[in-house]
Amino acid sequence: MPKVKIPNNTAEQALIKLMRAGDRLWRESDERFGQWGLTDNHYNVLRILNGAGEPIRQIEIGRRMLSSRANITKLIDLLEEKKFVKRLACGDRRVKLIELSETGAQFIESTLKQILEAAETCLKPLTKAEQKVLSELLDKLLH
Amino acid sequence: MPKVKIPNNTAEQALIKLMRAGDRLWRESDERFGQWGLTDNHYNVLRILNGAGEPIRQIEIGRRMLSSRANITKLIDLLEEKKFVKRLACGDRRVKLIELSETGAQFIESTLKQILEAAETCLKPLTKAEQKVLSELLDKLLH
DNA sequence: GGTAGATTGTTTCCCAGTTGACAATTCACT
DNA sequence: AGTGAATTGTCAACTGGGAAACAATCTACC
Repeated sequence: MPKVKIPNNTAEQALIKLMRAGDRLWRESDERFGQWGLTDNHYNVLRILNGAGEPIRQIEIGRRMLSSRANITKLIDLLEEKKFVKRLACGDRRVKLIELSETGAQFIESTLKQILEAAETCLKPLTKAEQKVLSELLDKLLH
Repeated sequence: MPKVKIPNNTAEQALIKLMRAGDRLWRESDERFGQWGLTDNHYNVLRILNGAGEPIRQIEIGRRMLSSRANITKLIDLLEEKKFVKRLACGDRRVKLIELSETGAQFIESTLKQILEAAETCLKPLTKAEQKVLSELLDKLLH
């Protein structure tokens, strides 16, 4: 079988591992959120809203999670159905502001402990110091 | 709007950044491979075959890239259509061994420079030393 | 004011990937 | 030998997400 000689390349190896790690973490995360009938991305929306502290427009949510307008519509549809979120009218009538509901906040609160523990478990192979280093490197990477 | 107080958590923050970085890199990579009508995952198959140096079974490819049997079938279908790859019979008649063709090897060879440069560009915000550190941390994480 | 162009959310259609069922085959155990 | 369980690849149906077209609205500029 033909075989191409591939030179060792630090950048590409780091890249592959990064993609592989990301892939695995997304899968695990989605599987975890499945128990509530949600996706990791649904939860992301909730956390973004909670972080914002005030209603924000859909397109802004999309910007913060690198997701298309169309997809945000769908994510919000489900979250609204679950009463985690409300669509509010707004001065600009093209825009709908998304508000975290009391139910949504309760969901975040009641699941937070489990979510954080899962994160700890995922990163358990690294010490706290190593996690910090990783965080900083990724900050640089995401500029 | 209700708001839940979220304690700072090193592990969760590293986790989020890791997933975000991975997500972005997959998108960029898929976009890059689009120019050849491929997905990043199609290319992964080629590289796995090239790395193996001998024909391997589909399920083994799936294991190495964390992908389902069904998906491998589809990936191979396209690669076979492009003549990058051949399905070989095998002693065990359930199994089909996948062989990298001459055309496939040529494809890897002719695109290699561009692929490696793209990797360099992606990781440009980090120095070589930092890339190594990142690599090692990810190794630990993926145990 | 009126009109051309930009923005926002939605809808429709498409694509990559998963799950589960299936057929063919092989293995284990009697 | 023969039967039940496991393995491998494939197919059909489903899911999450993206791109493009669309309608409603707003903004800029005349």
